[in-house]
Amino acid sequence: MRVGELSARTGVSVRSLRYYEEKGLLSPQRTSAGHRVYATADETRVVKIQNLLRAGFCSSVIQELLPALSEPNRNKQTLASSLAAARTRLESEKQSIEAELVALEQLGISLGLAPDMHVRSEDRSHDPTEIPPAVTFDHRDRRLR
DNA sequence: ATTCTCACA
DNA sequence: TGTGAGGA
Repeated sequence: MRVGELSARTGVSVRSLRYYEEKGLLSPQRTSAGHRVYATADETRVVKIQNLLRAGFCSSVIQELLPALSEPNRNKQTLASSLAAARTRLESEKQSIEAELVALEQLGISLGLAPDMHVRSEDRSHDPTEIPPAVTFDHRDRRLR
């Protein structure tokens, strides 16, 4: 099958499928015209890639984990250590985030504001035309921009 | 109609 | 990762 079909069958964008190849996660064959040809096995492979991506693994680690994921019995040890490492990393990030929350609370208190009771901002019921400041959040480095 | 590569107000 | 250009 070609990229369009694989995309339809996995729900992953064509853009992402080509990106996965660029990162060495997929190695489809090519037609004489240069069009990518995927094996039916790539369908399950893409699902695995997505699961790993959602767990926060980078493409290089995923590349190492994919083969082990095929035979989870034989590589149970490798997978276990990888998951443990991922858990440690996430716990570390969690600590950083909590530190930021503390700093944020302190900042608010120093400014004479009551401790933020979290999630809100839907208080613009007064002026529907009022557009909220376009503050974005970068999930990569977790920084407000 | 699909896919390909390249590049980015 | 999206999007559009220019070509096959």
